[in-house]
Amino acid sequence: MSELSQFKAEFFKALAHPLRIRILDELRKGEVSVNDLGSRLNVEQSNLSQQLAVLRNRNILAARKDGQNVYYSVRDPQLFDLLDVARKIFNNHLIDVKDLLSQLVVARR
Amino acid sequence: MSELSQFKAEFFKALAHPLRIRILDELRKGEVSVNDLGSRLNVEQSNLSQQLAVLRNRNILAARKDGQNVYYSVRDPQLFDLLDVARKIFNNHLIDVKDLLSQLVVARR
DNA sequence: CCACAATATGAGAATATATGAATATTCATG
DNA sequence: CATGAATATTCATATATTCTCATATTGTGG
Repeated sequence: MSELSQFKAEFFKALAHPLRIRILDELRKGEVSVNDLGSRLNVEQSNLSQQLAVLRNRNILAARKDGQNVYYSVRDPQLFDLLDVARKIFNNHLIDVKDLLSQLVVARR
Repeated sequence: MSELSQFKAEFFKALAHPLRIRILDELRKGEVSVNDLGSRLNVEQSNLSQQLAVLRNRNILAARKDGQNVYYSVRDPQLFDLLDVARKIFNNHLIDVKDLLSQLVVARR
C-alpha cells in the first residue's frame, strides 16, 4: 500500500530536524516544561514552540498544561528504542567512513 | 553535542519520503536492480534514480554495477530493525487515533 | 563504430519547510 | 482588572525538496 509509506514518511519527517532530535533527547529523562527546554537548548522561544507543535501534531509528543506552564513528554517510549537503533546504524556509518579514510591514506603512500 | 543531532536529522531526512520508504521495503528481500525497482514501484525512471541517489549519498544504500545494470542493496540490515520499530510505534499511533475516534462517537450520543 | 538499453545528472517550476519578529492567548497574582 | 510570565500563532522571507523533462554517460551486441 502506498498510503502507508506516505504515513511512515511523515513520521520520519517529524524526526528529520536537529532541534526536534535534541528535544526528544531531552525528553528521555521524562516530562519537561517548555521553559526548561528553552533554557536547556538555548533556542528562540517561537522556534521551540513551533518544533514542539510539529512533534505534537504528529502525535509523537503529549502536552500537559499545568498553570501557565506546558509540560511535554514522549507518548510512546518505543521512540527511544528507535533513536537508539538509529544511533547504532549511525555509529556503523561512522566506522565505515573511518575505514574509508584510512584506506585512502594507505592508498596515497 | 549539536552536530550529532544534525547528523541524525540528516539520516532521518533520508527516510522521510514515501518513495524512499517503498524502495527500502523492496530491498528487504535483498539486492535489486534499478530496472526491477522501477517496474515494481511503477515510478518515473529519473525520479527513482534521484531518490536512490539520496539514499546512496547518505550511505544507506550500496550500489553494485554489473554490466549495464546497477544493483542496489541496504548497507546495514539494522535499518530494517529501525523500520520495524517505526512500524510498531506507528501501529500504536493508529490505535490511539482509533480510540480517540470511538470516544468521540461515544461522546456524541 | 552505431544504435540501443540502463542509469545518472542537470535545469527549472512548484511546493514545502525553517526561522525570526511581531502579536495573540492563557493563566496567576497583586 | 491590570500586569507580567509562559506559550502559541501568524506572517514574511529565505532556503530546501520534489518532480518532470531533457540530456548525458556507460556498457552491449551487431
